[in-house]
Amino acid sequence: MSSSKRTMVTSALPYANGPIHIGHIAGAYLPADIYVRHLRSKGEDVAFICGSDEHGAAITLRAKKEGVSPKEIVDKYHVLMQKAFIGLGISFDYYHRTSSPEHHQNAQEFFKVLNDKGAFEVKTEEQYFDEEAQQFLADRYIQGTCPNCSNEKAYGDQCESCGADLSPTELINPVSTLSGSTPVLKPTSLWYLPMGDHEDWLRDYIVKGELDGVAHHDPKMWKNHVIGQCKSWIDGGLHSRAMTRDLDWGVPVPVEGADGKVLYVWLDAPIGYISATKEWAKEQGKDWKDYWQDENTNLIHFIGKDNIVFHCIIFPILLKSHGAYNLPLNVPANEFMNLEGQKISTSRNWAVWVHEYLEEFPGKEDEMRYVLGSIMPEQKDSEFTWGDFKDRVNNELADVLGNFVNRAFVLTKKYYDGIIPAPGELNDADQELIKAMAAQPKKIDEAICSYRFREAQMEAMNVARLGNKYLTDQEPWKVIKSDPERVKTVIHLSLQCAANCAVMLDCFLPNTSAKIASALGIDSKDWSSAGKLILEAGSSIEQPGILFQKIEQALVDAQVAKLEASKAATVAAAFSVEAQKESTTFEQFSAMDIRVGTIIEAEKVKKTKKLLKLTIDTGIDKRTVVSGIAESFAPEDILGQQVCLLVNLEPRSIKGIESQGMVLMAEKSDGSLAFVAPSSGGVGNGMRVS
RNA sequence: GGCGAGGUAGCUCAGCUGGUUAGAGCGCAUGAUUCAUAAUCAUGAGGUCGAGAGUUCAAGUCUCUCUCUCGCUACCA
Repeated sequence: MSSSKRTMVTSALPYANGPIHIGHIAGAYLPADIYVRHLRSKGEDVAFICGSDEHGAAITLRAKKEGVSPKEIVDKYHVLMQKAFIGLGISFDYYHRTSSPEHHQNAQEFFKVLNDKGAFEVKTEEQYFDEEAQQFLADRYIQGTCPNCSNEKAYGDQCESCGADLSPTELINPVSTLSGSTPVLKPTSLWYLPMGDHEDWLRDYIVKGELDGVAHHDPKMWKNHVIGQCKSWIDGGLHSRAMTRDLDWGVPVPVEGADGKVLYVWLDAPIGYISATKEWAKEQGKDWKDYWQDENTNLIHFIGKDNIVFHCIIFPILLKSHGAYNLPLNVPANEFMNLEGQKISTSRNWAVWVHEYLEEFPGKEDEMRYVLGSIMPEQKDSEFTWGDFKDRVNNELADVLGNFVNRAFVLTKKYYDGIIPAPGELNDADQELIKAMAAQPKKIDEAICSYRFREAQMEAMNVARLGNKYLTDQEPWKVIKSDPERVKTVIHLSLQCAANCAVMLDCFLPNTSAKIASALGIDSKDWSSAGKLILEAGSSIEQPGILFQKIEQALVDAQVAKLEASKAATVAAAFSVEAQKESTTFEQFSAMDIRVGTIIEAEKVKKTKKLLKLTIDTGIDKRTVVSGIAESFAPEDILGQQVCLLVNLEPRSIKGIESQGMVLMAEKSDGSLAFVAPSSGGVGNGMRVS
């Protein structure tokens, strides 16, 4: 490992089609911010870079749907996201955006170098083109009939009914899901990155931490799930991936004859880190190359677990193919954070949005930082609840830290009129406190440098615990009556302890640390003072006031209610009643024979997620029906359930089982299913439904 | 389906290359205390370490089977 003191830190570029929520913060931004603030306070040279990721098909699709331009969408979210980061004190040196001209130019230059070096394979393929939407179609945007099982809703890459892997050209009667028109085949060129050629060195890089036979990093410093995921990919064989797309929104491919093509967002986005660094360096009068190309600079990517493959495999391939760049020293990816028992979801509006939090909890930025810092999903998925938020703020921040600082300041004011008293001779208890404080910086520093931020924050909070214990043990409010001289030492050291809280908590709670530091007249951003006696006797201090207000239970209830309400509203808004189908005739309807039946056996079809094999007593016979309801019902729960059944549907073989009929189900807005069955008793098997 | 990561006290989580009575914070109980935001300090009660089998003198820690959760699954960012 390098002993350099220069570090390049990036946080995942957030995709500009939605606001930032607390899961994003806990995953990729807060840990990076803590890390960076800590390095800065140690006086190290560090660049902290991020920006909005503004390209890709998802944004163009959304723009089309909302009838606005892609630019309007990304402009809106770029501003919203940037404000959210600033509000929570995420201290990027530069927050850029990939739609900027500087980035376009930089990404094109990068692509050209790779292209000139022969890093890509150019292939011409026939691809489906939607003439109405005037664009080539990704596999998922094509639906058609599966050649295997005749399912009419198979996608271009896979049939979800029979599980067959497909390519779009295999579909019968392909239809564009964008416009509903029939796409036509047109030849197009694609620049592929032949990732398979890179497997050998990548394996050494990931597993042994070696690059070109030389030690690059200690793989033990990488997280288990990161290495596991990468090994899984490499061992499974890396396949070529197209690095260009036929779209009109993105960075144009800078090669002649590539009109109408843009760079794949996952090629374009990580280069955004470099573009942003260039802009920052230009403003600062620095050389950006020092941060990306000097081999003594450490490159660290903070991301969520969904981005592992891109930062550990694809981007390193690009960087190494280019030749001039460093590869990541570590990619400390976090897992996911859940919210009140459910996955955070932008589309279901199940999230705590940072911009809303900042409005509703003004001045409580550190509270959220602390709570998220306590429950960051470092090793496994974690869980945020508002009740826990309240508990941690009230019982830890307010009671332990806030109250300790308040005790020390109030006592100083009461006994010494706000002047720091000079200490007398130190006894054993004093020495112990000093020793204990001196031991903390090393623990915190080691934890942060090993990406164990929860532990680091806990150790920093322990400084306040030391102070509480010291005060309680020394009882200055009693000693003042018998030995006033002794109290000077006790108060002096208590204030020293408060000063140390400010220094050691600075990277976690920057606002709070600044308040304490300013009241004491010190600089909380100087790590070299951590663990030492910082204050000088004789100087006067100000009262910082109450650092943390308690959170009321009513606020917790209100937030939970708000979540439920916004989710319900979103689900309701997302549910649109389908238009009525074309008229049918009575004869056609009469041709369908629908009967009441009872499920008498049910078992899961092996190797499937959705299918249950049901045996149904139809009154006519006992027959087998395969039904895709396993995600909504457990087999044992539906025995004896009455159902309506289309009995004269042509039998069809599903997963090798002949299904003789179809159970009628209603689909709810959340995708779960409900049986359609007689609502009153006395309806027996075999009775007709008409 | 395949692969990867998880399933440890009421809650949120630590437990490195297997080794004395499995840890922390919060919550809970009891006691002490009042300078302080009814705050603090001390002590204590809580765990068949997802289930089962195996290797070993010894397993939360290794192997196998099963089960639950999350992620990835190759032009859906």
